[in-house]
Amino acid sequence: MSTPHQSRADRRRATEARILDSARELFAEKGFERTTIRAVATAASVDPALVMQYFGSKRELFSQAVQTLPGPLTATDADELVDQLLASLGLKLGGLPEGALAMMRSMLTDQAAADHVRAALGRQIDSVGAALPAAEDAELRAALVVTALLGVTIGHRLLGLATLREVPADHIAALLRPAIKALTGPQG
Amino acid sequence: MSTPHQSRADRRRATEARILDSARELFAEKGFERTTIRAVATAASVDPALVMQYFGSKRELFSQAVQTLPGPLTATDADELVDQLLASLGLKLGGLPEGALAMMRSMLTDQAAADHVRAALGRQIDSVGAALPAAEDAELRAALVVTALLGVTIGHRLLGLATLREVPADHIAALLRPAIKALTGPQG
DNA sequence: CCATTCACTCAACGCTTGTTGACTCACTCA
DNA sequence: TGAGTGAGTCAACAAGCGTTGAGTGAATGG
Repeated sequence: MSTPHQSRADRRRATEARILDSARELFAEKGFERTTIRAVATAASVDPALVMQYFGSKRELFSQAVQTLPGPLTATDADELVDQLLASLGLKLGGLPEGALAMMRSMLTDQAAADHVRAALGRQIDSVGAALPAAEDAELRAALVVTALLGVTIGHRLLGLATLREVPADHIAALLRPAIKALTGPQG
Repeated sequence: MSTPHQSRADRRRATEARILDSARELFAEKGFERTTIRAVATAASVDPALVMQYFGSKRELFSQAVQTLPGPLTATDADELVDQLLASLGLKLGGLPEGALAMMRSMLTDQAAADHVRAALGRQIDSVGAALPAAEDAELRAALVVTALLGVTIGHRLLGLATLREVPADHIAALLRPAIKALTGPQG
């Protein structure tokens, strides 16, 4: 009753997308290990074997369903930097995509996810450090800024702390801004 | 050749402690789900069935091996507060006990661990919020401080970011202090 | 219209897991 | 010394997992 005439290729693409959506949602909610292919298949109204046929393995399904964390930044001055940072960790403007949450959810218990997140954070630390005034501790300060924001995002989106969930993201960003500036160095 | 004469009760206590140590270590390294009773038993040079006999279930073993995160704080002024916070999340003076790391490792993928961490963080947020000057956003500011430090600890101890691992904890604490003060409010 | 392709299902495999009950044997103690 | 307790082992179960190969039936294309 919904789609009156669909070609075979269209149906194929649609089911594949349905599987990916279900996978992303379950991976974000339960993490890699606790998400079963059978559960993904059920959520997508499909046989488990089809998931294997399309994606080859659970690992490959994870890779395709999940997105990496935001990459390096392009800001050059401190104010712009803070904005980009807050946005990239989902503390402004709508939050992180579900695929990034799925990756983060698994980062403490899955080797591959940990490597991925470590690399992404490393790139972000490097670009923040490069944008900082040439202090001695530029890279360390950058790492503290990035991990501190990571912690706020975890508390907010993955742990669902009540205190943070009730507050609009812009308000959180506004409170964080002076703290980040204090972290990036006395000079500004 | 090591312990020449040990009573039955002594041996029993020793094996139980050996099992708990192995469990704590493995839970901290791999998390609840990926740690198997068989692996704990092997690491403790013991049969898996003995672990069950002593602790009843994997969940109960986890509860007994793991320690909760540090509880509420007792500081009344801002300077003391910052010190206690940094210490309680392992950023000063030797770091968190392994049992707390085990709990944190599982907090994103295990319901019970998540509940435990949420509760501990909530208590900590409350006590920080109470110690803050009576600003409107006291509780929110407290939550941001606590989760930011949580993030630094995760990056440092659970993800093992190189930039943070190479630096002494006191140095990290020194850099974080002004940022925390900026977060807790303009008035200090 | 018929042979072919291909999305999709079914049933089963091999493995690992938590968990259990029966067993062995060294130590305790009367 | 000899009965009994209790620490520790062994072998197995049932359930759940990722994964596989054979099968089905409708859309396709000549």
